[in-house]
Amino acid sequence: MDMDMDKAWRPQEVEQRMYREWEAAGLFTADPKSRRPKFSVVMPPPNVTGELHLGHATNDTVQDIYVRYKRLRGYEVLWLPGTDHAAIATQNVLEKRLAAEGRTKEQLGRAGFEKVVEEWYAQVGARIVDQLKRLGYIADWSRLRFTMDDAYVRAVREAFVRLYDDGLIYRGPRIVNWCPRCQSSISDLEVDWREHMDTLYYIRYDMADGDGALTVATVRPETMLADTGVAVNPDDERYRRFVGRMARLPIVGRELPVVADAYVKQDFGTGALKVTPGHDPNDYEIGQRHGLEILTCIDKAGNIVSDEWVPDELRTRDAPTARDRVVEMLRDREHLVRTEPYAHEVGHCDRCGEVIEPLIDEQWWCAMPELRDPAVKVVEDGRVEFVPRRYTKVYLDWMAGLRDWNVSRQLWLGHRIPIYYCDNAAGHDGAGVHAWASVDEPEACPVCGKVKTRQDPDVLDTWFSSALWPFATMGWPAPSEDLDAFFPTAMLGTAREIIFLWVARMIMTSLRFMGDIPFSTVLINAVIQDRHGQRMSKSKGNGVDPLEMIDKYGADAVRAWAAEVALRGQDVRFDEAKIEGYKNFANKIWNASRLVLGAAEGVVTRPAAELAAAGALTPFDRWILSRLDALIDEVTGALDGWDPGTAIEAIRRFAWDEFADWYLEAAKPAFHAEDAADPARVASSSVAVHVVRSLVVMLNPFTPFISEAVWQRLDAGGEPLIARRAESPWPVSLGLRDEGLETEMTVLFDAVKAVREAAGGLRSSRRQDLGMAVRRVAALPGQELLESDFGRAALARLAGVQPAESVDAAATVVVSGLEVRLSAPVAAGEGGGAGQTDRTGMERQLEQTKAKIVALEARLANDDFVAKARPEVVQQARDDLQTARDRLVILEEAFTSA
RNA sequence: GGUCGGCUAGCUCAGUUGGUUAGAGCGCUCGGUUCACAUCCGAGAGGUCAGGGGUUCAAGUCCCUUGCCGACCACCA
Repeated sequence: MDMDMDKAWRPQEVEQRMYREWEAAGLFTADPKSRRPKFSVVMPPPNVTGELHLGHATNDTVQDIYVRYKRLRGYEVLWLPGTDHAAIATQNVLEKRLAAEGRTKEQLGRAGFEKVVEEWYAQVGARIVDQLKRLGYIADWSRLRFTMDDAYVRAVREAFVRLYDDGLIYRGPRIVNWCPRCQSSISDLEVDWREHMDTLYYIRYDMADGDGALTVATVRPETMLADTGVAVNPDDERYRRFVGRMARLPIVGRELPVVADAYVKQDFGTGALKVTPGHDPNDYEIGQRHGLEILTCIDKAGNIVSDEWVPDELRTRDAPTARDRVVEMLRDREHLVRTEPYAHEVGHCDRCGEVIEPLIDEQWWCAMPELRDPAVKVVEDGRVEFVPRRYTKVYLDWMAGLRDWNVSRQLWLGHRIPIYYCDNAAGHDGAGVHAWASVDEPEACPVCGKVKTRQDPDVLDTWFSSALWPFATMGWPAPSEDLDAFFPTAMLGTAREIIFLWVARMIMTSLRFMGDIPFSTVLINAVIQDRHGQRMSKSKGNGVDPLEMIDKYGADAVRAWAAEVALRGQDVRFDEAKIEGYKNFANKIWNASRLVLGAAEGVVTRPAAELAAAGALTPFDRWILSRLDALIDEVTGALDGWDPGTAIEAIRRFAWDEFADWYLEAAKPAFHAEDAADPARVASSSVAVHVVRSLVVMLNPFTPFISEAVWQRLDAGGEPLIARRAESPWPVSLGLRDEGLETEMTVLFDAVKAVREAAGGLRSSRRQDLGMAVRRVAALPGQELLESDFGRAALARLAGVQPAESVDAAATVVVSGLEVRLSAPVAAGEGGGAGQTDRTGMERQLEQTKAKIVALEARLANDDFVAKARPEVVQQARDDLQTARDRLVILEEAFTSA
């Protein structure tokens, strides 16, 4: 064994070297030909817009934990990594960078911009991969994918063409969310709603026949230029006489029909609504219902354009705004009735923050019902499960209200839409134009044979390509070994804000193209917030770089923290102290291992089960093996139940509180036996090695570096734990669980603590002079061990006092029906003696015991309790009362005699 | 507006089907130079479980309600 172990575990010096060794040994590469059961995960591709933050780290760590766990349990594992081109987001980032240099993408031109993009992808993509490696992830880098890889681009085209040919993708004019800055449409999901304080304007529309007038309320008076109707509620008595007549639009003079539509709320504003189908989604729908004309008065730059009224090209948002001009004109003509302040939500582009202009535009749409229905069913049927469970409802509710998906974007960056037109006519899919979808670059028009063709200028929504991630990364649409072996995947770890943008769409496309679910479990990670409860984000500048934490505490510590918090189901405030705690824990493991390895040096260890069967073990040995069995069950159960937080906490508690603090302390005399063949040394070091071995295997998914470092020293073969493929190294319960023994040991430990406390006022050198005698005063369960010679000796040693047959009590403690007496110190004096500290301790014991008796007596005096509670609960209360009374008797006796 | 989540020790959080005296880590106080570890060891203080009401022999846990905080969804101009 390698005894060259520093006193402290220094992750910074070791982790990167270890990782490079694993990678060089090709340990992460999945084998589709393997006969082992398969476990596969696709890594959510991070956007290539910047570095990763702690949110990614927690999410990906959970995946690595499961990938490692399954691998240790004998599965052939594929964890497929990759990155996403993130069309609109990346284009925004790059445009901002260019702007900072005083340049624009237009100056560079398409080709020049593309070069900038490629450099960016190469540079940032590499940095992201480096971060992932620093975290110790055993992703299969040989299969690294990027959504702009040639093969992936082809898969995206294939998917589009199939949907188009099946009639699910169509082009048409509809009202869209237009971002005037990005110069692109965006989907409903990419609209970020923010509260604005605006003004609500009340405007009088006179009736065309001169008989009366309607007053409408609006926050966007400038859109009145494109009004094509006025709507009122059909049940509204006030306006009944106006319905079917014509109103006259102020300023412009156009006549507008007054229609009755249930959408209109009678109690909002005046109960009359100006209808602008060209610039408001709701008005658009009202217009559709009543056959209203659609007019446009705002162009794609956000400027007012109107046939009737053309102010000098004015952006609607800049001062003096078109809105102000319109209001001014209304006021001049005495059509402005009044104004009032008004708070409401306004849509912004979630990438650049610009206010969204709803307007009518030709776009590509993906019809949802046919894709949605099967995707609803697999979740309802439980074939796809969300963890935490409550997200099932979130998913289903959203799916129920799905509208067609706008999949086209007017960007420079992204997957070009694989639609081609022959040159017979201009325009899109209109009359006389041949349009078709094609995976390959077409040589000629399939209809008329014209050779000259051109491709649609639009690109696809980023999420259209991400939607194919689970299978397009494995080679789809071509058949592949990977698809056969690793699809569908087992689980998806992701963030809750992309359940709709991404998760739902993967389920839909997967069912459509693969005929199967993409994954069976969706793990929704907690959102990582800063100390003040603000979500970490790049724009807020409150993000924490995982590398900074790794540099300070090591990747193991960051990972263990992530495991603890990621799947709690609750958002977490970042608490650096927790990471530091796990760094200390890694050090604890390191040092416990040093002790155990030192003890086992030169010892021919034997299997723990064999020693147990041979009766060669002390109660301490049997106790820790019993606890280990319990731990294995707990950790395995927690991991299988998607609760890594419970698993890592259980390991930590066992390793620190039970194994290190009690077992190793108790085993030290055996460890220190000179003779390597000493039976006690052989037994205890065999048990300790067994425990350490089990621990580091269970720790491997969480803290792989410290785990492998210790494993190397346990296993001279030098093969990394994760490379163990012949048999599963995951520990199994030895069947040595003995809860009776655990109870007895608890009594012993309580006694040790009590004696330590009673002798607490003494310096340790004095404590060694104290004599200690144990006397039985009542028979209670669990005290047998403590009464035995072994128990007395163990108690004396762990408490640091001398065993004796009997002593004159200077201090007495009571534990489970046993009275433990401590003699007066040889020279009681300065600093107080045992008697002094004992009194306060005993007073506290007395108080607590009396309180407990009172409470239990009251409980048992309640007839309802005795009659209605479950019998075992009542019996328990009776037992407890008896115990407390026995204890009180002893305590009072000791107290008066002390 | 709708839906969902949260409110437990100074801080960050656990708390399974209701059942002894509600836990952990960090922080705090006191005490520790023994050969695994001061990144440590031992002991301790600290909570009317957001407020109110109800169900029950018994409520942090179940129900109602109020108040904050947060997330998501949403077509009220």
